[in-house]
Amino acid sequence: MSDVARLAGVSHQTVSRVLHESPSVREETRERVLAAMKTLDYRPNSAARALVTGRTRTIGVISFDTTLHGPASTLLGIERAAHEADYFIIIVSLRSFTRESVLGALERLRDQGVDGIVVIAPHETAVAALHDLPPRPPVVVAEAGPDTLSVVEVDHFDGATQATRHLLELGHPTVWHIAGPADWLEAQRRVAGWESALRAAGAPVPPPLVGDWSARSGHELARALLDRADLTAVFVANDNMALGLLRAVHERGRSVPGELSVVGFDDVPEAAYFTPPLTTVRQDFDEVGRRSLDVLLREIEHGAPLLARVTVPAELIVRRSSGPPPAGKGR
Amino acid sequence: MSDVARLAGVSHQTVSRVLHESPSVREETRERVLAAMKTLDYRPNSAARALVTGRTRTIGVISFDTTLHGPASTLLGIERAAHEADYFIIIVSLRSFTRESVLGALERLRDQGVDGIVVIAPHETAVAALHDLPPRPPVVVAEAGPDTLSVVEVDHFDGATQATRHLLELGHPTVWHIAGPADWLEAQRRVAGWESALRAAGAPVPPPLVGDWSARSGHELARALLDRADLTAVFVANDNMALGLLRAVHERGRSVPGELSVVGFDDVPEAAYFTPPLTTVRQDFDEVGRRSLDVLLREIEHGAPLLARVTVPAELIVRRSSGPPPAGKGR
DNA sequence: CCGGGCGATGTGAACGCTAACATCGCGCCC
DNA sequence: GGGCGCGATGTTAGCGTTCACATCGCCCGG
Repeated sequence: MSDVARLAGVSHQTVSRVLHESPSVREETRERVLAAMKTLDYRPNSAARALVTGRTRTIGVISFDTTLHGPASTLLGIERAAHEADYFIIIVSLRSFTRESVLGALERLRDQGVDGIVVIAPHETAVAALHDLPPRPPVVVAEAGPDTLSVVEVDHFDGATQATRHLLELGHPTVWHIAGPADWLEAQRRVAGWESALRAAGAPVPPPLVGDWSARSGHELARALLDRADLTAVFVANDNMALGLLRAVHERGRSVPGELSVVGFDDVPEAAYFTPPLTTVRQDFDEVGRRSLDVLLREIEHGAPLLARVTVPAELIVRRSSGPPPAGKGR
Repeated sequence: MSDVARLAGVSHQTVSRVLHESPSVREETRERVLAAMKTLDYRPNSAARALVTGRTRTIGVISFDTTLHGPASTLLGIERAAHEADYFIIIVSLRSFTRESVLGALERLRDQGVDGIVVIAPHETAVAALHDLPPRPPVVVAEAGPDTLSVVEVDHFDGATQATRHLLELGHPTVWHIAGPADWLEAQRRVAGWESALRAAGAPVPPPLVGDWSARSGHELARALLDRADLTAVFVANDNMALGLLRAVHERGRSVPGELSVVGFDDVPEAAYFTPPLTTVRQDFDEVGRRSLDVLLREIEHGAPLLARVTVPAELIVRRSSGPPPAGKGR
């Protein structure tokens, strides 16, 4: 910077002013400085700036498996929004949901000096670890969190309700459910939404089966489920497990939706090409990411927790895996 | 830091020494300093450290769509390895593969002061933009790059050859190919491997169809392809397009592998649950990520480009979508 | 004609750390 | 017993910014 100043015949402060587009620099000097910067290929040193301002223009994102469609899409939404706001994203991925793991990630990010943190870890233990955090830096939670922090989440309850109601309206006497892991908050919400829709319709509530989100687990659970004679409709807590279920149904030589209706959750890009194309509930992960960053940026500016609660709607996408129950099995 | 020094009754330099585990600090003083740090909840300021050392312990990763299985897995591999080496990952995602976009990302990261960069952008234009970069910071390219930089990639050619040979050995007279976009390097390599296997076997080389990696495009291209009477085997350049193809085949009421054999590429976690379970070529993305970081770290330490070429093997995973051709159609 | 005010610029310090060198005892060897 | 070397610690400077304040013309109004 001092080199630039010397070359332009001004003080370092004036160079700084030009950098910040301060209005109180004469046009002529401004151009002289700009020219000097160019010929010297000057680049401001972000570390020096961070040192004095206390801001790094950096946001930390803590996420579990970024290979999963949901977190990956949310992350992308955050990144895009951050880019636009001229922030960088530092990503830390969790290997497990233990309290230590989550707190450790938070600590690391904090030590690195991020201006704010988004946590994508919709898990009981992880969320529990988020109570009583120090006020700085601000933390926003995407996809379910504690009520001590700002939370941006999809309306899982409503999504599950829509899915269940859709099946009920097609005439199914009831709807079975393959749920996500019990300690995942979104899995819990979906169970609750499903159950509520069932009760509202006066339909019996069968015991939910519990999977681990993988196609494999959907496949395995389906095998037990398919033995039941009264089974006509299943709401599966995500598309991957639904795929496993579809596979199992096919192996039994049963038809979807002729003999069994299936509805998933997520609307992964491939869902439309499953056999048959999957009726599912779309989550706008991208929007979750964008809104999360939005809230976080506002908290950074505001200097204090906003305790915002943003809910992103879920949307039922009807495709070909759901239809009326087989003759004689409706209600 | 000076607060800690004062409390411990030493100079700030001694505090720094304790921080760096310098051997020349008496055990007793070391403990005194450690205690002071603890009571003051002292945290070293990374910006200040970066300012004086010129190192940020930060690695930039430039990637295209981090929502895709490949890049996402590679990214995860990089992140894990970085974590282990005590580095942070800053991620920048590209919206397009234009030269400006790639160069802009590089520039941004450089200005931010990252110690090194990994580029995941196996695309002609993107790779072309990577020629003639400034030597600092070091850049490593994952999944195909120019020969002026270190490259870590899966052996696409060999993977495609294995897939094609597998089908040929089952007795198919030839193998059709649904390729990825022509300007993606990995798509090119797979075409080359497929063609080479065909020629080596003396089989005719049908014109490859070109998709865009999506299930949708696989579905569309399949419709044209399925009109051909002589079609018995298709090698599809990725699992998503293969899913679309499978869907199209099903819609025509044809059977896989009875009437048509299909082999994909990637081995996404769901491939085993497609209908039928997909024979495909597994890419170890995680390994690509790890090795990329490995090379990059070595370059950072070494201070100069290593021009390493790391090839990660591809592995054919035989499942149920491939079998012998229908009677009378073999060779 | 002079003081006030304002626009344009400069000066010095501070941010929190590390690197290089300086200092100070103390034991050891000849 | 005096110098040497070494282990333990302190001192000083500097990394590249920004911030707060100082300075300096110059125009304007009374």
